[in-house]
Amino acid sequence: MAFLDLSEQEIVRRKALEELQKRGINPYPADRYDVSHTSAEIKEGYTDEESAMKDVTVAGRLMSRRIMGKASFAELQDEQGRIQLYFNRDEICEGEDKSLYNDVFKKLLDIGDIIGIKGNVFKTRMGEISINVREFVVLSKSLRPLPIVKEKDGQTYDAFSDPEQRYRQRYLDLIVNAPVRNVFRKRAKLVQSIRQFLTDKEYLEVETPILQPIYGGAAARPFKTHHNKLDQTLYLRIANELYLKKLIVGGYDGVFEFAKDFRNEGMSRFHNPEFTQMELYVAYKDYNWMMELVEEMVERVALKLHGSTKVQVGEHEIDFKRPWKRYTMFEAIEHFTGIDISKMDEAALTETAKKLEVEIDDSMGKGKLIDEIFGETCEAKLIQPTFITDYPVEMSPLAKKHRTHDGLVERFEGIVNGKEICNAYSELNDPVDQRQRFEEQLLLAKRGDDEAMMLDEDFLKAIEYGMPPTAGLGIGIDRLAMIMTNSNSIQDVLFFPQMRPEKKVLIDPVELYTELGIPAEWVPIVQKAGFTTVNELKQANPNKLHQQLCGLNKKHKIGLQNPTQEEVKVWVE
RNA sequence: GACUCAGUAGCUCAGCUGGUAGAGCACAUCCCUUUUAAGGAUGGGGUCCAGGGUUCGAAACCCUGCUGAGUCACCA
Repeated sequence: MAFLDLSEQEIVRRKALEELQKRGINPYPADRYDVSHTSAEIKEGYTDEESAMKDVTVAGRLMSRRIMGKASFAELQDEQGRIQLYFNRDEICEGEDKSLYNDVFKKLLDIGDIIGIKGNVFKTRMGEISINVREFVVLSKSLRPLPIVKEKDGQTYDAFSDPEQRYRQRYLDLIVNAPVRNVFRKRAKLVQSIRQFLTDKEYLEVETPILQPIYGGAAARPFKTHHNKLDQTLYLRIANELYLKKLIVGGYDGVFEFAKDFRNEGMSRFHNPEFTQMELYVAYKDYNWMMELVEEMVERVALKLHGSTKVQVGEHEIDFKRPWKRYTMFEAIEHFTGIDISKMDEAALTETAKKLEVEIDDSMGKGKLIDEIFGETCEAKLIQPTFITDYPVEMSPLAKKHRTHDGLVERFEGIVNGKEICNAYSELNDPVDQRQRFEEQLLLAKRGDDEAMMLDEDFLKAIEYGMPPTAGLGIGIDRLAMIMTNSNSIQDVLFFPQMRPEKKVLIDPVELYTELGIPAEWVPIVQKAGFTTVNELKQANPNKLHQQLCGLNKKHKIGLQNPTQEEVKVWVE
């Protein structure tokens, strides 16, 4: 009866589960199950010598079966990969009773079940290293059928490819799509190698607040929440920059944090509402120094992940070998458009933007115009790793003014494959200038810029005590992971990317139906007929409903006594 | 937010000009003791995303909505 909303295959599996229990086999045993080898260790370690691997224990998920009467092959998948199993009826069942093979293995196990096996390793006639199973145990019965993906000669057939299901049910993606498991291993390795690189330099890994009373450190709209006890508005951080600088004020020479940041903005294949940045601040350094650090660090990541500085990304081969190309923003624009805008005033910039067909509006100041021209004409063309330096001051309220050029700041971005992967400054440590910059942001906010930065009095107080000259960096871990794993979308490097909730069908509780006089055993059938709420039921045509119910009763062989038309009529009214 | 494309069995997909649902894998029953996208025989399985409309008749055509993807916009 509860089976009504299950597919045929799910019903079969639930019946198998019951049958296992009837035979005294616990489908979800509590005991530990220690393995002696992983699939990979067996494949690597096996030699043809007789003595080798007589007795191995392996656990994993059953991924395929080829049953040939009294013998069968199956594939077991553990974290490392797959290993072929050989089940021989008479070896598994030594006596007269063959039910362990004929019933338990052949009928009650399914693809997707997690089992443990003991046996000895051998090589088949076809030359595949396999395990001859002597004993097997059920470790976890699977009640839903897995997508079936087949492969031959590197060709994949019937790949589980629907992006929506892959992201919503990432575990399925990980089970059946082996390359996906590798993407996330690479991501972990990427983080690990950056952490190692920075820790070797004796910088301190720190944690700073995610819930912040004032959001700052970037230009973005925040998520807003509320602390009940304090009765206070809090924001999920959009960056952790200001907190890390307070730690530099506090006397640490180098601090970094792998930070989940949150931005309440549109989603795209480059943007997820929550994403990871690594921010690093080092005292007594400047942005030139930081460029060299980034080069070295990212080059090392490429070497760690690929054993080469060259990484294939889409149609491009990207080479992270140091040193990277460097352009000032003006040079880059001149390089790609042939126009030198470095001496232009606002009017000339506006005209140039129009000539280059860059979309602009009247609210844009000089800095924004330059930024727009750069974004439209250069960014996408920068495929090989490139540093763009010296940004307009208006766009960078936390960066130190350029040591020689008026109107610019000491800032750089690293651009790879047409996208920014990092952003860094010689950090502004002049508290008077910083206050002024915040005040300019306030003016922007008043004009309606909802991403202008808030004035953070607490942060100003800190740097008024004196912050050493400091180089700061934010590097987008997700974007770097995309490049390093040749992924086209940020969703492919996040285990659980943000998705709209699936629409839930409203289902009324059984009591609401029984109150109408409907026997409890009929409620699932009424719901199966499409009337999942009593309100919907009240709209129903009683004669039609009666027919539907009798039909379902017969079709699913439920074996209830059909209600009369009169009875159904009463239910609906 | 705008536009384009898509949603059919557990999975991957067909389904023509509107005539009432198909394949492969998976599943079930049977055969098969070294197979490997195992094979052979037989069979079951569907809210054709949802709701409206047009029509004698809609999976298909039209409208609205939902979900996803892509492009653009916004945004680092």
